Amino acid sequence: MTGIRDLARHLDISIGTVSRALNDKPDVNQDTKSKVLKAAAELGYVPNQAGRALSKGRTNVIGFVLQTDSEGMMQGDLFFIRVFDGMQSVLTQHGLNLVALLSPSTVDPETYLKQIVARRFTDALVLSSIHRNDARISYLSDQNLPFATLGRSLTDVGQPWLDLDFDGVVEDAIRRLIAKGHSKIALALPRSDLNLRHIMVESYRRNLAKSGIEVNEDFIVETDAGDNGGVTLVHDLIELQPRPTAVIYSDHILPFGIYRGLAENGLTPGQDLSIIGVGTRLASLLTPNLSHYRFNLFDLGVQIAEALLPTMQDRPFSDPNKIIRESVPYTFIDGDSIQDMT
Amino acid sequence: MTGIRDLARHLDISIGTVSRALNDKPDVNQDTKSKVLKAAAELGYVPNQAGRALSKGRTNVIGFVLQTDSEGMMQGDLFFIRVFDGMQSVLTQHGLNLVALLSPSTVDPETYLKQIVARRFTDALVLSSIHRNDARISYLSDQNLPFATLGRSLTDVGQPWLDLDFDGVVEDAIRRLIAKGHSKIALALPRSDLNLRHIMVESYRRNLAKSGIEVNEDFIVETDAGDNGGVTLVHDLIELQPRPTAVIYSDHILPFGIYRGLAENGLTPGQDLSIIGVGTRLASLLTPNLSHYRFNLFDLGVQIAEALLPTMQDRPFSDPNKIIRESVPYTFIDGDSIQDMT
DNA sequence: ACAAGAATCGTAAACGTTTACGATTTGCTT
DNA sequence: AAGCAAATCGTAAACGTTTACGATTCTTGT
Repeated sequence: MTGIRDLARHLDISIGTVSRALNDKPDVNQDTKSKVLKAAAELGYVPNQAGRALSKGRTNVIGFVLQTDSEGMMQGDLFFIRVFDGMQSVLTQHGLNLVALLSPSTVDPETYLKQIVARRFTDALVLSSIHRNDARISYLSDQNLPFATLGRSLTDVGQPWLDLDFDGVVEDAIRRLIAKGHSKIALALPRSDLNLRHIMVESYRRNLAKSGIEVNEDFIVETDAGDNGGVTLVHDLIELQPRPTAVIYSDHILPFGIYRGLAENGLTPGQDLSIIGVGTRLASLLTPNLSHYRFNLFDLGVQIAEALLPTMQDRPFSDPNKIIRESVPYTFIDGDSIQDMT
Repeated sequence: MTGIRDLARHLDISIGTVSRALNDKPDVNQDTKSKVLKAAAELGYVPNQAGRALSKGRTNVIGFVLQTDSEGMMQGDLFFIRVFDGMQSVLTQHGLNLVALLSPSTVDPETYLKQIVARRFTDALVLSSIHRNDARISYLSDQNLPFATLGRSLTDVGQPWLDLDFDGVVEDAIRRLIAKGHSKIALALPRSDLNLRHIMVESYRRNLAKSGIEVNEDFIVETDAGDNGGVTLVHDLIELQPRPTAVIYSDHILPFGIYRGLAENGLTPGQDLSIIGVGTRLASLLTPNLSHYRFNLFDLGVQIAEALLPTMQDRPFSDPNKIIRESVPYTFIDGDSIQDMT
């Protein structure tokens, strides 16, 4: 409630000096500087957000734009908190505040984004759930609002972006499966236009070809977004001719459905179908143990924030469009859901 | 980028009239009103957030304060999105914007909250993860910042609050278990000072007593926050003398660990240990089917927002401190994780 | 045609902060 | 002691919007 004028009156100095003292400007006496800081702490003065934003033209607020799919679900619901925390850990050190934004399910995500931008509500944005042709990217570029994306797109404009190395995951998974004698390897991905999906499909094709295995288009299957997507997936897989002996997945919930679907058919994970993909902490609750890749999501948040910062200081992003997909560390957790075929 | 002065110049009328037209004030001609709206749409004018906030003294921003536990986990990580969406669906109709706030793990949640409040960043707050003695409540009350809480506390000050009826869930669960012949019923709750925990414990004691069953203190067990909390829980339970035949839980991840823990000991869910509690969509992926209560979280969001709104218009909350815990609907999903003992 | 009231609009102050500019004081050099 | 630069501070404008107030025009009843 106490404003800067209260503070100035209380100290019997001018408003301008108080402001300069608080912002640690050079042309103010050290004595008064500390006196002001002391009084500010005592009176519990905190600068008013709106006043400061209007004067400086910057809000010190960064928006983390979350996206839900058509069913109101979010792929990254369990990811989100960690990434947010990582981002915030670096942003707070620069006096910036992070907020999560979620477009209402009743409103088109694009118009929601435009509202945010036009109101100048944030100094910068971080976009998630990047689509293959993501119109938001060129839009933000036109509005010259600093932003970064968690994921790349065909419409990239040189903004800093960061991707989890799902490409590498597929490559490594295929290598592991082949080493265990698998050749009939399916790829199960949720139906969507996320660029991640395309990246994984391409990696799948490329790495199978590299190993001299012909791609069976039937082995690339779309899974339902629903919770028993895994169950129906299993039903689909076991009807294929020939029947795949392994499946690579990306949705961290899916394996639970797969396990269930296998059980319903009297099959056991690993033995009758090898399963490998990217998971979260939930994965360690499956029996038999699920083989999966786990990313350091806090680190993802840290890195995207650090990539975003320079673009906010009118310094261009140091290394524009640098491919940094390998930079987020992940570990492979070797479970029993992959079986040796030999 | 276009401001209200651009708009005024373009239409050759005064700034004041433009503002009044946009805000649909009565003392402006219908013709000019529509002319202004048209031009605003064409030029893509959206009022600047900071300017408006400074002038009106209100930001039109509502903050949803999320809390993580000591491990950086959030009990409601899967809940969050739905609740957020529900809140936003009603708030947008009143021109209000919802943002999610998460205190950095490096910063004390209380000081983080004080920053938010003192900066007048939001018009109102919704608090979650309410503790038994939650200091934030009296603090917000002192700052007379409108707020509501998802959960009640001993320190309530008459703010609107809403609780999921975990009390009723425990009551119903005990009734069902007793009807199936159970009498050695355990209660497994995560270690925390959330008020929810106390409510469930009290309900547990009360309803067991009502049924003439003596409370065995050993049956109230604390679970680890970690992911294999369920596994260790099982190890704890099967060593008890006498050994409980059923367990009531609240953490939606826990059953996965319980199932695994039972499997490790050659036991099967339902048959050797009946399991019932509150779950999310994940629950339907367990085999055998998990008996659980599922809440309508979107509705929870809608209701808390509707309760918050009147307090923001200087109208006091219509029915202060009204107990509305029964108002969020939930359904019981009957699975095979409860077995008949008779 | 005239006065009174209603309708409509322009003017300017206000919100809380930052910052360019100029004024005053201080300290140093000779 | 005079002069100059550096240090320190006060003044006032500016950010973009809202709104109280007053001024002007329009309508209406006589």
